[in-house]
Amino acid sequence: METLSAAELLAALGHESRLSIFRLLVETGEEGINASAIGEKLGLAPATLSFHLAHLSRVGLIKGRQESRFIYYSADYAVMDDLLAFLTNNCCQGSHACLPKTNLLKGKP
Amino acid sequence: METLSAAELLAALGHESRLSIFRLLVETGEEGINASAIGEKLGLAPATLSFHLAHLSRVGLIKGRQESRFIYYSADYAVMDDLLAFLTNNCCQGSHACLPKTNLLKGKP
DNA sequence: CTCATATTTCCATAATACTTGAATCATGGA
DNA sequence: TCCATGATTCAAGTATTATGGAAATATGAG
Repeated sequence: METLSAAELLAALGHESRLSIFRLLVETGEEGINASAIGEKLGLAPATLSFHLAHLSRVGLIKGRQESRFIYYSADYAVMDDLLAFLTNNCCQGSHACLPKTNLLKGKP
Repeated sequence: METLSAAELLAALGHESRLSIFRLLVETGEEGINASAIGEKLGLAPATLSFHLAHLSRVGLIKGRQESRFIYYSADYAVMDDLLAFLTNNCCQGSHACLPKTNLLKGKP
């Protein structure tokens, strides 16, 4: 991932509502959750919600699956993978431990 | 770290110039690099640079150390630690592997 | 002290992002 | 078909953020 899109991803998650949306989708899992349900849970007006969902979709962090009249949104982890890899590889200095405590194991098992 | 400040951190890094500044400081290491040198490397006007340095300082991602007439800025990894931990713990679903490929080792060695 | 340099602050402007009511589109049920 | 519902788009207002010239502050050199 190049720096350019990394900043875009970070900006996409750098908003209270969008971060909440993404976390909710992560909690919800594969099946997803439809737009108005998200709006109810997070207290967002339909138009506002659509705006943020479009933003998150545009950068690839979430995806929507239409089913009947509903659109079920779910998190797309591939992009988050890339973002975490980018942050780990480019925003931490060599030996410095920027990794979460539960994943500090190094060396061959 | 609570969600609120996580969004603030992500927003702080979610700008091309600030992300470039932070990466430069990570590359530079402990000794740091003074403001005007950053400005030269990244092509930022003094006032603009100060604006972004203040933003990054405010959220705790960088710190400045005055020495003579210069202020040497360096990355403060503690906050990035927290951010990565937050993203790993809250923005990835249970068993799903959102962790960078080089740190997937699990279980006792 | 005076000057030069490093950095920030002030200020005005420009640009971008956010919000939301109303209108529109889409889908399925009666 | 007609209607109700889910969701998006449009348009317009508000708010926030970004930019950079000019002035101010700070520090050290001569």
